[in-house]
Amino acid sequence: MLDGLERNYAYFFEDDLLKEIQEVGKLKQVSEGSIIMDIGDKITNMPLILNGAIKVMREDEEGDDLILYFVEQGDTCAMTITCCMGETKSEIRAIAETDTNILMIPVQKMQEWMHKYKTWQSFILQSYHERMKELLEAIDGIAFLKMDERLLRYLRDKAMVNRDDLVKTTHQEIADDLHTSRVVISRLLKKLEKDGKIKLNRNSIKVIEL
Amino acid sequence: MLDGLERNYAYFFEDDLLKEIQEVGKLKQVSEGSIIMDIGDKITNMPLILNGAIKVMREDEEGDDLILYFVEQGDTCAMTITCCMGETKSEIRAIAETDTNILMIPVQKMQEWMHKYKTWQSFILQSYHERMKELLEAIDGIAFLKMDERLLRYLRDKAMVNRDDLVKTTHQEIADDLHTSRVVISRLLKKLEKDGKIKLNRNSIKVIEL
DNA sequence: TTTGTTAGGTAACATAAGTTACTTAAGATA
DNA sequence: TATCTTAAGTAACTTATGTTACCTAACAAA
Repeated sequence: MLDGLERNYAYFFEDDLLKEIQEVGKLKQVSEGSIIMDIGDKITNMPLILNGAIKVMREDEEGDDLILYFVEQGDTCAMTITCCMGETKSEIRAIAETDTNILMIPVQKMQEWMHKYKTWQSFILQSYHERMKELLEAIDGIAFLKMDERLLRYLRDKAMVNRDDLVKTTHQEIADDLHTSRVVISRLLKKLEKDGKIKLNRNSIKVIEL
Repeated sequence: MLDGLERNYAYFFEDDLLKEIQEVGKLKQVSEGSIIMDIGDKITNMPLILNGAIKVMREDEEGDDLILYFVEQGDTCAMTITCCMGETKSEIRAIAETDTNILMIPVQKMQEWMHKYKTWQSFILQSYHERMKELLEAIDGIAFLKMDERLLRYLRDKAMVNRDDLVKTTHQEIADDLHTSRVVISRLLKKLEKDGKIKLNRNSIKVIEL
């Protein structure tokens, strides 16, 4: 059996379903930074993340981005679930945060299994709920926090999904993810460093007190 | 048959299901402004809106609110769907925007019907997707728009769900919904009036060019 | 070593939004 | 009618964030 499938999903799905997943699922290996799914893309497959992490983004009218949340192994992208409901266009952009292995499940199967396997149905509904909660948290962050707090939270999340307290990125990339400007980020990072929350280097940031 | 059930759901559900809904659903009549469900409340029923409209809110740490979206007749609250997944606490506050009739469906039935009726399953998944899209739109508004644009959008939405271009409210109430202060709202409303988008009165606002 | 490129620091200024404080106007009530 | 309460207008000021412009440091390539 596929390693990531065993490790992340075996406790959840029954054997028959796991076997089917393995039969129809196509392994997709994506490397860090590549776009897995873009806004407006037609959704034909549902991704199960075997290992790695994915960054989910929303876009404004000018084409500038805003990060919504990270998804990790064991998760799926709830946005794809509705492809069987008539809606087939993606509302979000998914970018590989790390090198990532994904199992692609054709949407027809997904629908078939909804009726056939109770555990699959639970998984789908639960995924939906998880994503919903992540969206609510994203809203909390954007609406209720100031930029310095959002920045620190972002760095901690990023350290978490990368399993590395040394976050490899540039100020510009952070600014793009948080939908602000590089100058603002540099300013706030300096302040966070002064407060002892982080340590700045060129091309990387060490997150203290994770 | 219940009037609102016939009008809003008959085209969607088969007769057997409609009959069951009518048998187990308990009619709840709520008046404008009353809290239908609060943050942290245990969810035991799933609401089908027969007529009227509901305002869905999120709360920050200080207890201040932020509107997420309005839901209208024919809709349900997707947040309640996951009650059968182990999560039973509400993440949001639902307030009656108008006098509203709701049909309350016990969560056990909800779950039973997921397996029994395909149309119910579709309805649930579709509702989830709709709510998800509304959350994304809420994020777009909060993250990408300036307060004056959010304000105008809010007034138009409110006029829409109330089916009345004369929005009956105070500046303070608007400020509370948009998570800002009364002074800011008064200032921006004056500007919108100068631009001919609205007409201000005491306790009401007329929305031009809906 | 020289030069070019990218990342990052920082000052100075602009703007949106939040805050404080006070005023006036419209209704409600005594 | 008098006065009380609530809604709304507005000025003056603060703060967070965004913008422009320019500088320096690190590293890469010639």
